[in-house]
Amino acid sequence: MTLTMTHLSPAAPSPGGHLLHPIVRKLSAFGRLSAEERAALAGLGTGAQRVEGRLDLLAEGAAPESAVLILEGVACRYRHRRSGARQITAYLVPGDLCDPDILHLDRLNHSVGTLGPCRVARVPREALASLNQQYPAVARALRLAKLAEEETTREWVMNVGCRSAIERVSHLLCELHERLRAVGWATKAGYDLALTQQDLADTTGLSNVHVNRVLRQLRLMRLVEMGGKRVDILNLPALQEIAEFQADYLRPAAG
Amino acid sequence: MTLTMTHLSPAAPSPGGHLLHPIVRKLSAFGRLSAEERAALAGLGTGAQRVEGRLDLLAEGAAPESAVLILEGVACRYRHRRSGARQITAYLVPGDLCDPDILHLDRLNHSVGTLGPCRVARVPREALASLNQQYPAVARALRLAKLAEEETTREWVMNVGCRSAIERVSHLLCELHERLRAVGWATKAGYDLALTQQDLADTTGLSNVHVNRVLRQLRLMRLVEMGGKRVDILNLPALQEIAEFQADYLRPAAG
DNA sequence: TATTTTTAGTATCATTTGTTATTAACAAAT
DNA sequence: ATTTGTTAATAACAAATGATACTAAAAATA
Repeated sequence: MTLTMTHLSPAAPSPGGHLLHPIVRKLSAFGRLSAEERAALAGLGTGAQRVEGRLDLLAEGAAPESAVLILEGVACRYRHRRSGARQITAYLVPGDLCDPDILHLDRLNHSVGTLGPCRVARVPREALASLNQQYPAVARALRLAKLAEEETTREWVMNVGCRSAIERVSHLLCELHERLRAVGWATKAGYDLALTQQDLADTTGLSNVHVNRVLRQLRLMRLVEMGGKRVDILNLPALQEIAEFQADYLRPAAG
Repeated sequence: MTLTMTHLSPAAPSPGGHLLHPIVRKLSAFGRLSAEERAALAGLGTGAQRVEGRLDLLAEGAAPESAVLILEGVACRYRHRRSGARQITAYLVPGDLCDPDILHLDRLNHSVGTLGPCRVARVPREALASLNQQYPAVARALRLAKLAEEETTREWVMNVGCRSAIERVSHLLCELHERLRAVGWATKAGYDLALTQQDLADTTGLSNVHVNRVLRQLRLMRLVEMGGKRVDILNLPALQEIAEFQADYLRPAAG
């Protein structure tokens, strides 16, 4: 238990970061929320449970019964090819709600699983519906969050479609840094994350061996060090420069 | 003018296909619509205009003023890297509405442009809003269409992330075939589409030269022939087999 | 602590894919 | 009809990445 806690706690999150529910923190970035709205959102986190790493939260083929709210830790969407190859299509960080919309479906065609240990809450369809009805500001923020998610998927198409290996890996590490920082789970210096090189490979469309080569290069360039369950960012500007990382897509500006 | 018409008319679309507005046809696949609802949807197409090929409908950086409904022809979303490389992140076929949601934004971070000549209608924010309010069945169908679009983007991440060159190109051609067929713009035998090899390359994350190699191979295998502005599907089952193409993601099953 | 299992690191070699250049075919424009 | 630009086809070569195999290091488990 203590061990698990250690894994989950970032080295030094921004002060007060964990007092605020991550979804409140995330959605506040998309528009001011009243105290009542914040309370209602925070209520989604009641009944949260700890889940160990490498476990499925939603399984391909099943009919989703509830959305999943990530409170701590990182999960991902993924699918397997017949060959067994896995492709990760998204990461879910604290504050992310997965999947409000897919609740309309009979059958998921991808799975969602934890990477490291997580704390997650199941959010029933009805809770979401009433939240959307009662609090237009929350509904609006959720819509913008959704837009950000879509932009992110498109950014991933860019990433695997037209960036080199080192650019892809750098871009991914920048994105995770930015997203975790937004909810208090990363500092300027880096973040705790149980990502294996195989995970990175399955995300970036590279082989595990080549990811290893890229990481060695990033280490030698003194940009990033990934060891154990930790990502240390040594030179963020340079890393972002390599990746051509522009954080706009993570925070769509509302009109 | 006659020439343009020729380019736009498919060889032999399914009978009556063009009498129905493509968006009605498309959304009907997601749920039964009343005559009134169909009429309201068809109304979105009034004021449609012809647009030539290789023209932007929405430009990166601009604030979108209206959504765009594609009635004929094919358009795409794309972005450029600093290097000039272009990545296409989605295709838009007749019946596709682009982008209802992005209307909330100040600033697009991708462009939308036509590939060949198109017929498109601008759909003002208000028209969409009232449609959604008045006709819940339409709103539901639009939601499902949106889900299909999201699944499609994820499928593209799979495509560029973990498929070989020939698999990627095959998958793309299968997807276009399926989507165009759903709205009457492709037959079993193929479809008219002004796609250059460079377009294919920008979509699949390959070089134009390699796309040419792949197309030659597909031609020699007697699976596909792409010439001029035409895609001829010679052996659909074999093509789908190569691509591991499963059309489910294009039509999410509602619960 | 000992012992499996997983993950990381590295080397070697094979393969795929990209780059550049050149020509031919085609389409558009004058 | 000529010219100009675009697209397609191909070759020759270079570079990036993948596959396999093996060892070392960590982590998880007993």
